[in-house]
Amino acid sequence: MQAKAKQVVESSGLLTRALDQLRAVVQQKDLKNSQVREAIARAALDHGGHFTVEDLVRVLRRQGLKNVHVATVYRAIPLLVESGLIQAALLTQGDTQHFERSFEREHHDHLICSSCGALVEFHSEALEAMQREIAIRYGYTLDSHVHELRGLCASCQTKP
Amino acid sequence: MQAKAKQVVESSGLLTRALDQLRAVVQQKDLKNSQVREAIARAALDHGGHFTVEDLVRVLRRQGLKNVHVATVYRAIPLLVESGLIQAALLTQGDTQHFERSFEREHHDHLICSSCGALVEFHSEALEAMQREIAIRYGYTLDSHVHELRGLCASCQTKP
DNA sequence: ATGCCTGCAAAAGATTTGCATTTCA
DNA sequence: TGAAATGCAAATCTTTTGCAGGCAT
Repeated sequence: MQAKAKQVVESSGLLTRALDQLRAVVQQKDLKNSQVREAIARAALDHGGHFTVEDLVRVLRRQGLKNVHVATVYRAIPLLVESGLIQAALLTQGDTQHFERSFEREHHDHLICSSCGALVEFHSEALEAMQREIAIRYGYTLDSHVHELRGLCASCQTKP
Repeated sequence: MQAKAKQVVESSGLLTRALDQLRAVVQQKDLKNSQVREAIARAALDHGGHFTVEDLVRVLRRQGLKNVHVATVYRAIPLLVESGLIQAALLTQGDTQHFERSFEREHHDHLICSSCGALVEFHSEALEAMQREIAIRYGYTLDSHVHELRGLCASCQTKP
């Protein structure tokens, strides 16, 4: 039992660092720590892949936080983004905003199958360099970008 | 008067071709032509730059079509997209979907100033090639992409 | 104690849908 | 005439906001 507990703690170093980061931002902005917000952060960081606000609410409910409300999650999200824990993702995925962990994770863009939704995360330094070059050509400095490729994955190409 | 009318007709060859295209798609899908839908198409094609559904409704109202309803425009849009007259644009611009003419217009992506909204439309064949290459690397065929760069334009870099 | 945070309900904004009526082939 | 298109209202869906009470510093 004790060994297991220790193992969990050790394997969640990322989570610890992320929460530290969040607390630092909270302090720096003269806000207050809160159990609920940290639970939201944990749920977001634990979640592999992409998630919506509703997804997080579901997870939190399942964890016993029966009264967590979407409004609270919506209010927490900007701070989690600002703290570098998560970022927006998948902008062509319908109305609902999706997010993904960004903390201790290298930048990537998405390649999505329009038929089955299969998702590839890719990173190309050459491509990023080209983006910067284009920005410079027009006198811009680059903050961020949205880059999403859509097409058919290998297996969907064989089917209709 | 007669000269002016003639000039208008001649300068709107694009519009004529676009409506022909629309009618072809309408026919092919066993739909029916309609005054209102063509007025919507005209308004969309006339509109330089990016527009929303509400924008089109405003234009049409100003043209005397007082009863044109947003629902009608929303229903027309997918067909205009399918017909290649317009396409979605500016995905990071808040909640409201924006569109732009795509008919007889070469593909381009956007570079936007996050401070003042200044917009550059750029096209880079090298960049497009790189996208295709990435898709191939993962066994995908590419249908479309979203590519939007955000940063500060030259004049906003000097101000705070 | 003071002020942020939360839950809840209600509001807001964009888009969609149901239905009766009109328009088109 | 019959199917598609339209106008209008109501419904949906996501996200935001106002408020009263709860929690942290």
